[in-house]
Parts: sequence; structure tokens; C-alpha cells
Amino acid sequence: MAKSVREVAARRDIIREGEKPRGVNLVLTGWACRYKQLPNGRRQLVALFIPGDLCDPHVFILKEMDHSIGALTHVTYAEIPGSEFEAMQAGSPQLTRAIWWNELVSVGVQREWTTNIGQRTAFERIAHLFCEVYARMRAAGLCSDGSCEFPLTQQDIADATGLTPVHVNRTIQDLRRQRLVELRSRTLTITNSEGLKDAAMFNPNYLHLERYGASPDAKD
Amino acid sequence: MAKSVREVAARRDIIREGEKPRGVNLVLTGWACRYKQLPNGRRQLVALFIPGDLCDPHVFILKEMDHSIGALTHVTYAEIPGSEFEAMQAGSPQLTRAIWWNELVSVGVQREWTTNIGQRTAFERIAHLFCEVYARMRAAGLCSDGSCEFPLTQQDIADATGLTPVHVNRTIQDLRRQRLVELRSRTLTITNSEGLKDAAMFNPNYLHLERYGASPDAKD
DNA sequence: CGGGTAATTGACCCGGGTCAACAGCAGTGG
DNA sequence: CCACTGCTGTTGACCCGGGTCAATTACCCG
Repeated sequence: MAKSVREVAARRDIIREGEKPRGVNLVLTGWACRYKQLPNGRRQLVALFIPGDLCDPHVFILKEMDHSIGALTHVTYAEIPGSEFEAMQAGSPQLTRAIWWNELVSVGVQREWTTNIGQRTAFERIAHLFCEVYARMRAAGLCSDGSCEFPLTQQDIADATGLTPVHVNRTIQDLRRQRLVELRSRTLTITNSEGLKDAAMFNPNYLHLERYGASPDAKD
Repeated sequence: MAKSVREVAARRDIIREGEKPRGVNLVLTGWACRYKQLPNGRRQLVALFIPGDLCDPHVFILKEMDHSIGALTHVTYAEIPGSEFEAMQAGSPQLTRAIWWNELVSVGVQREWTTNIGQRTAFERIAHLFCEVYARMRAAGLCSDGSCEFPLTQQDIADATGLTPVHVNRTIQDLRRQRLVELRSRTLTITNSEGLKDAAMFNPNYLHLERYGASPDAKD
């Protein structure tokens, strides 16, 4: 597996809309995001990548990227050439299935984001984002004591939820006031898991965590 | 290919959230949609299916549906069992690629919907929906004279765009007043293609139509 | 200590939501 | 042939969640 490991600084792009996809990216450390930018300058984050996430299985079969991938923090990632990626799968039906499973989960998340922005209030939306990130971080073994890393700025959260930074700020204060979460120095702490899930109408089914042995004793 | 062809009446579900996926559905005639329903009753359409669309390659590897698929009109569709679907691909790398291509386009559309709802105004959103549907119908050979079928009710459009039916109504009147589109008796007519695209900030790159020979002489 | 980024606050405003009535039209049954 | 029913579209009056603009105030890092 002759992968090349690369690095990007926070706030830099890994690949831009319009460019030719180069291969499959696997995030090793740090957080990245997918985003789309409109001609009027507005920006929408459409996905978050945490360590261990596979960015784009098979994009390389497309002529050009229809979105950009940017680093939110300093990121190290492995770039696997398309040919190699396909060769890896050829020999392993299990791997092929795993790749499909990964893909189906990503789309599931994407649908949930659409729903989140389309149907939930600002309060519910941000609560939902926190629930989702926490659940994924937990599944990746990156939580402890009801806390996990959360490097997004309020501007990033705004871009992810279709709100303005000012309103995100006020809403987060609301969440704090209701003692559902803490959020400071880039750390997210869930102080009332049930309350947060209820407020967010969070149903983790779309993450399909049962597959690949998420710990069955999950209680928060 | 022992597919079973099925029918559903308009407004009925083909499969519901929580059920075990049964196989891959191919829409033959009529329009269907993917949607998610929140506990508070709000509903978000997350995708539209027009004739020829493949609903869910590989869902069958998941334990349960994380969304529902419903018929918008009377629909006939082929249900291909998962095993058969996998067998078909085993013998054909081209087919495997085509399935992946199809999947990548669907996710691209899903991301665009997220962006649409998150960043565009009501006017731009609905204009964008019209652009997208028209482009897809055109690629499917289902347009003529700048018109195509468009069976969604204003309530459906509202659920697809995260707006209320009342506001959708007013916005469509606006689009009519500006002579961008006509919409009556379930038919969409684009009266000013360039104007509509501009208003919508529509960039069709995410549909990746270059692949599979969409007519290169497309001018509207 | 200085400079830059991120968070916070206040005052004010507007796009889109809500509520409620009504109109148009297709299908249905007597 | 017409009354009835139900769905979809339309309109008006009013309201509110969230946006906008513009200062400040932390905070981080060299």
C-alpha cells in the first residue's frame, strides 16, 4: 500500500471544486470538511470529516469535483490513487462491502443534514449537530467523560447549519443556559445527553452504528 | 433478470423508515421521492425520483431504512433482490462503475439540496429546484419545447425546499411575474432559461451529465 | 505587549411563517 | 345533472425567528 501521506494547515483546501479528483483521501489526524461555495460568496459545509474518515471513495471516476474539501484544523491524510483503490477492492468482497457501507452511511448523514437545515429551528439544529458529532466521535473511540474535541468555530457552525454566526452564538448560549452542553476551548461536553437528544429530535439510526461493532453498552 | 414489477398509487409509500430494505428499486414510470419525517410531524423531501432512476443501490446491506420512499404519482417500479443485484455486477466491471457513477451523482444532488436549503432565499431555492428537475428530465429525454411534466403539489415543493406552502405559492407567482417559468396543470415550462439559471445560481456540474453521453448540443 | 482571530452584545429590521378564509376543480354518488 | 366532498391553490393580516450592522471584549500566540 504505497499511500502518500500529506499535510495541510488549518483553513487550507485539500482539493477545490472544478479540479480533477486525484484519488481517495483518508483523514488520519485533524478535522476536515466538504463545502460548496455560491457565486454570491455564501458557503455551506455539507459534511465533516473526523480522524479515520474516508473522504471520497470512487470520486476519481468523475471528471471534476463538484465541491471542495478543506481542512478545519491542521490535517494529515493519506491519498490513495484511484487505480490502487480499485485494485485493493478487486481482491476482497469484504472490503468492497465495507466501502459501500461507508458510502451509504455518508449519504445517510447527508440526508439528515438536509432535513436538519430544512425542518429544525436554530436551537434544534445546533443541538442535532452536537448529537451527531458526539455519536460519531464516540463510535471512533475519541470521547471520554462525555467530552470530545470540537474544533469548529462559531462561523463554521453557522456555515454548517445555514445560520449566521451571531445567531449561532446566541443559540449556543441558550444551550448552555439550559445545561445541555458546554463548549469551550474547542471542547464539547454533553451535560445532559437525554435532554439534548430530545431537544434535537436526534435518532441515530442514520449512522447505522450497529454494523462493525459499535459498543453495545452505549448509554449516552 | 427475474425482476418483479410492482405498482403503487399516488401518495402511498413504497418502503418506510425502520423497515428492512428489500432490494433495489428502479422507477419505471411516475415520480417518487425520498423523505424523512420528524417526530413533530414535519416532513422533508430529500430526493426526487423520475422515471429511469435507481433508488437505492446496496441499501440491502443495511439493517433498516433510515428514511421512507413514497410515490408522488402513480408509480410502477421494478424491485431487484439484493442477491441478484450483486450477481449482476459480479460479471461486469462496467456495470459496477455505472452503479458507482449513479451513486456519486445522487450524493452530489443531495449535497446541492443541503446547500440550496441552507444558503439560498425562497426565490432562489425554488428557481434552483426547477432548474435541476428540468435538467434531469432533459437528460432523461423527457422534455419537449422547454416543458416537462412536474407533478409536485405546492405542498410537496414546500417539503422539498423547507418552506411553507403559502410562501411557495407566493414565490411561484413571483417567478411567473418575472416571466421565468410557467407552472400549471402539472406542467413546468421554462420561459427564460438564462434568467432562471442566474436567479438560481444554478451550476449543473453536480449532475455530472458529461458522462454517459448527454447531448452535447444542449443549449437550454 | 501588539496584532489578529473568535466570541459576545445591542439595536433594529425583514423574509418567511402562521392563521384563517375562500376559490377552483375533479371525482363521486344519488 | 347536480349537490357534496376533498384536495390544491390563492389571498390577506399579522407576527416572529433569525438576519444585519456595528461595536466591544476575550483570547491566543509570537
